[in-house]
Amino acid sequence: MGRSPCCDKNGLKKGPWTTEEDNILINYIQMHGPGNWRALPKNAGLERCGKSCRLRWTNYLRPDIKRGRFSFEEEETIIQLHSLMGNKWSAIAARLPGRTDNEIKNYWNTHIRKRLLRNGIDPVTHAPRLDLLDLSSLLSSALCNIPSTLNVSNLLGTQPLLNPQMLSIVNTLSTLRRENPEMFLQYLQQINLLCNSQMQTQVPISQPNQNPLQNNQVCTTSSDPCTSFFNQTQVMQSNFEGFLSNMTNISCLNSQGNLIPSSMAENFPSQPNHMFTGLPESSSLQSLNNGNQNFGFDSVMSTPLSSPTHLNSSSTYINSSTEDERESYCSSLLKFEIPESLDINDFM
DNA sequence: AACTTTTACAACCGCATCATT
DNA sequence: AAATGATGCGGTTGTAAAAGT
Repeated sequence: MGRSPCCDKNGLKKGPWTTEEDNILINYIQMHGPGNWRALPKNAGLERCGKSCRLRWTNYLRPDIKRGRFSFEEEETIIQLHSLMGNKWSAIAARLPGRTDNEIKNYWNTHIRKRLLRNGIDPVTHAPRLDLLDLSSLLSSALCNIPSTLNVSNLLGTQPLLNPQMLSIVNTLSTLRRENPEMFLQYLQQINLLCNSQMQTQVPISQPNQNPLQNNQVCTTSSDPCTSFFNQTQVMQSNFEGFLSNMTNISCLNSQGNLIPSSMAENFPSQPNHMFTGLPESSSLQSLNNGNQNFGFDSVMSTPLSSPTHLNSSSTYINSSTEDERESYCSSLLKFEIPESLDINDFM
């Protein structure tokens, strides 16, 4: 079925509304109430499209609209609702009295979305972007004082950054270092031997600083450099699998396939993934760097402890807070699902 | 001070859905 | 049931103001 345009566009004014137009619209609606938008411009004497009038009223002129900065509570609500509903701005707006869907949408796109991205959070899924983590740093920090001959970057080589097995190994090594230093040293020796022997016999490794995200190139022929790189990747994959196999000899897998030391297996009951909240009291993410300059969590998550104070729902300082403070607080609101195998405490 | 770039947000557009005839 | 109208919604654009050079 064909649809006629909502209004005759010929001769109708567009663009920003003038104060005079606003007054005409307000006066008219005060007298007749909102609604019947198509007829409204003509009846009110406005050279505007009815749709434009409705938008101007609902998004700007309505007396119950709250203007000014979003409060911490509002921001928190938006983020939480968005994680549940997605871009259902009108539904989100319904939960925020005085705020319009348009305003929330704009605020999301210009503030919250960017902030989440800066903090390593995917604004669509609300999940931490672990692909931004530097696993090399993770492993280095876990090993801490490893022999200088063990090149962690080489070990990681071309592995995808978000490799659950590697995360498991990081956790395993961290746990071992804490629980069984003797065994930890034996591990290191094995790793070292394994790495040295395999690195000597295989093709050169990719540059440690190579951005793994750039590796996802499309290969179109079998003779291009990309293919060569891919072959190296396969070699590294076999190295890595061999490494994993060696590791597994003295480890076992938990119910979810995560690698844990056999001596500690009984301490890992089957349980759902931890819902990790970065609230100040519960996590102290800031201490991740304690005694460890390598670890790079700070680069992807701001520190909840740096927020001005714990949230006080009745506080009034909110509107005068800085963007940084909001950013800090914002990240503390987000819940991260951390793989069971990766114990954040191990990196503190 | 002048110019350029970035940011913030009001407004527009097209489509979907619901209501009415 | 089909056609049409009214309204709502979400993505996108335009532009003024602010920030940077």
